[in-house]
Amino acid sequence: MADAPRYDDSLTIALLRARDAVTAQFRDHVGAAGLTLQQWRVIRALAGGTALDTTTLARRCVILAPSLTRIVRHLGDSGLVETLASHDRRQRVIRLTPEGEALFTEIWKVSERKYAAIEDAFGQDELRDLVISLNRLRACLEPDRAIGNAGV
Amino acid sequence: MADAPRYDDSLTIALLRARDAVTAQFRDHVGAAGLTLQQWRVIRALAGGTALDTTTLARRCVILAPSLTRIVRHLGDSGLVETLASHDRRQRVIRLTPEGEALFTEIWKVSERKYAAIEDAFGQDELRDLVISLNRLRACLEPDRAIGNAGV
DNA sequence: ATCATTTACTTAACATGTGAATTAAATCAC
DNA sequence: GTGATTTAATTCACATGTTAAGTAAATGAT
Repeated sequence: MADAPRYDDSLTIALLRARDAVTAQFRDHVGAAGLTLQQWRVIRALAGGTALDTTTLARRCVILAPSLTRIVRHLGDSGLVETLASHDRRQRVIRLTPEGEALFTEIWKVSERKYAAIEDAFGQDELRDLVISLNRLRACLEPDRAIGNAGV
Repeated sequence: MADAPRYDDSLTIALLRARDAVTAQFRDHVGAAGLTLQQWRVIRALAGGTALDTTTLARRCVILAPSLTRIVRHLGDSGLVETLASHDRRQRVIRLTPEGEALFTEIWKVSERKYAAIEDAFGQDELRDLVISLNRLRACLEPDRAIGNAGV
């Protein structure tokens, strides 16, 4: 059906579909552990004793501040994260509790295998090139933000 | 900065960031017209008199059925879409009203320019390759769904 | 030191994402 | 043809996305 009017934003649609396909690989086992994928991104960013303020955490996880406020509240209620004092008293510094670290380790084992499976299916080199290409796309469209500044 | 613990789902993050960067290019002018980007995807899929049932529309727009129900209700309340009868009385067939077509045309003019700007900034060939790569990624991860079946 | 400005975060309001349950209609088995 | 099953769409409940407004604390100018 090449006659259908091509989506001019096929880039948008391709990004959406690719993201759906990738996240689908992780949703089952993360969900089985009682977490959403967003909550998992936060846990993951804090793994290994990393303590981050809300703004940095939001940027690394690609989650907007209002969403992160709710997510951190949920994770705090579940005993997976805790808040530390900061000398800048406007900031909240978040880190994992021992329970959070334990849950991370458990989920991480499976995620590693899933990611390896993606590499196998798609090709390790091709995957690396794809990520580079995606980051370059972002750099082209956000000339203000330096590439390295997110540290991710 | 190879010392930071690499995000093993850097693919996920890269997809998220790239998508954010791309959608940011369109959000302003679509929002100025009173539409969300999801509503715009629906309008766009129906442009040119195309009438689609909900299931097909959901698949083309990459929107889940419950969300599409609400979106179509909103667009219907705004007089931008209308529902047609189908011989299969379970289905709802949706199409644009003249107002919807007019709004599409107006927004589309700007979107075309924005998309051309992305092509200029990133490179037309590279963009084509990126979309191909994204679609291949999806195909690798969703071996059940044939590539062509969505027609998009 | 005082006040305007900026920054970090939260809250509010509404739209969408997501999975499970529900309803209505078509299809299948017999 | 009747009942079980499948399919299309909706509703429900909760989580997140998104923008705008609000709050508290740090910063800057004087």
